[in-house]
Amino acid sequence: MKLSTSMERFILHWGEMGSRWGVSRSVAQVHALLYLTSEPLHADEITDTLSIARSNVSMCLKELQGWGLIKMTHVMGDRRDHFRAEQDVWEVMTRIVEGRKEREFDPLLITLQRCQEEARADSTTDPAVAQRIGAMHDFVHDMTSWYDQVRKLPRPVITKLMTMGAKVARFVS
Amino acid sequence: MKLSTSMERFILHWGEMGSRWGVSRSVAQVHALLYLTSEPLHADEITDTLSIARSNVSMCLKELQGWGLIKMTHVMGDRRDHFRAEQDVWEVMTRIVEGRKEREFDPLLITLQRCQEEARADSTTDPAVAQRIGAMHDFVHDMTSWYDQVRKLPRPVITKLMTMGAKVARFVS
DNA sequence: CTGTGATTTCAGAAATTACTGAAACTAATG
DNA sequence: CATTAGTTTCAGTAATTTCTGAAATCACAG
Repeated sequence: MKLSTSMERFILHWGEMGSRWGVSRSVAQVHALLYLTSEPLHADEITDTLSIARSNVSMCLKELQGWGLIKMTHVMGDRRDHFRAEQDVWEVMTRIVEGRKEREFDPLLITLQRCQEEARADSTTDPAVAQRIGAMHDFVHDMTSWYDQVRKLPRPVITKLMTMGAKVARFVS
Repeated sequence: MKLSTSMERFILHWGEMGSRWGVSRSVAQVHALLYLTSEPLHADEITDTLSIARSNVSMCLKELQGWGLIKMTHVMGDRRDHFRAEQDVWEVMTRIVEGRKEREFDPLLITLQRCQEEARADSTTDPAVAQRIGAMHDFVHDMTSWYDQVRKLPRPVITKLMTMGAKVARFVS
């Protein structure tokens, strides 16, 4: 497939973002390409378009499926697997955030919990240190439980809250 | 300085987090150490405690100052620079989020804007592609402007909104 | 069961990123 | 102004991560 300038720019920047967001450049590029393309693509088409190794494309597709960002489909009369990305931006972001939460914050919280218990039990640890570990734990805990509540709200409600922006403050007396 | 088990665990995990969050392991470790320690430390103490090169400690301290996470202080009768981390968890997180926003989202938004204009102007780009680039742009734009508004609210208001959790939904009819 | 096309695995290569240590620099002190 | 304690720079090295390509595996049609 031939990419237009803007598609190319989008894919390249998304690739850069990816490497800052815990997926490799090529995973993010494959995702960007599939996001921009509405028709399902098969692996060889991706290989040609992005000029990366066929095997790498396989790995990327697998990882993206793990993130729930793409799904496999089949085209009538074609034996090859085809892939199609979630097209809804909100859904895309939700899954990315959800994935990062599971991969980063859940383990962080477990470690912090453990540090906290350990610090309190251990008499050689300065209570002030235990207190600071506790403060960090509580913060992360509060953040994740806030997130867990809010993400379950119906999407229109969240959208509305967002468009209200700072105006939500008026409800806090 | 001798680290207790829980301090060590905290510092090591924070280091791992760092490498996923766009700073090197050692930057994050230095930050964790200073966060846990209330007294200002000088570079040699950090070098010994974390067993990393003196020069690397210098670089880490510089970067952390760039993030606004630590500041230099001086101890009476000691010529050496000492460093003290922000102890308030909320402040720590605010600065990290703020830094990442500037480093990642602001440039992303600029690229998306450019892609969008380019895609619309260019007749070879499928309008559906332009539409998807636009959708991504709008999403990121809405997100950042929501963030810009909310972060300016007084902290107690934000705290209150967070403890309300999903209950904010009741204000949306 | 066999042959063909598609996919996955994995060891090594390449690229990227982080770290070290020696040398250069800076500034306070006597 | 020479000495000394402290800091920074930077070129080279080490570690890590990512990518490639050949080989193995899989799965379906005939």
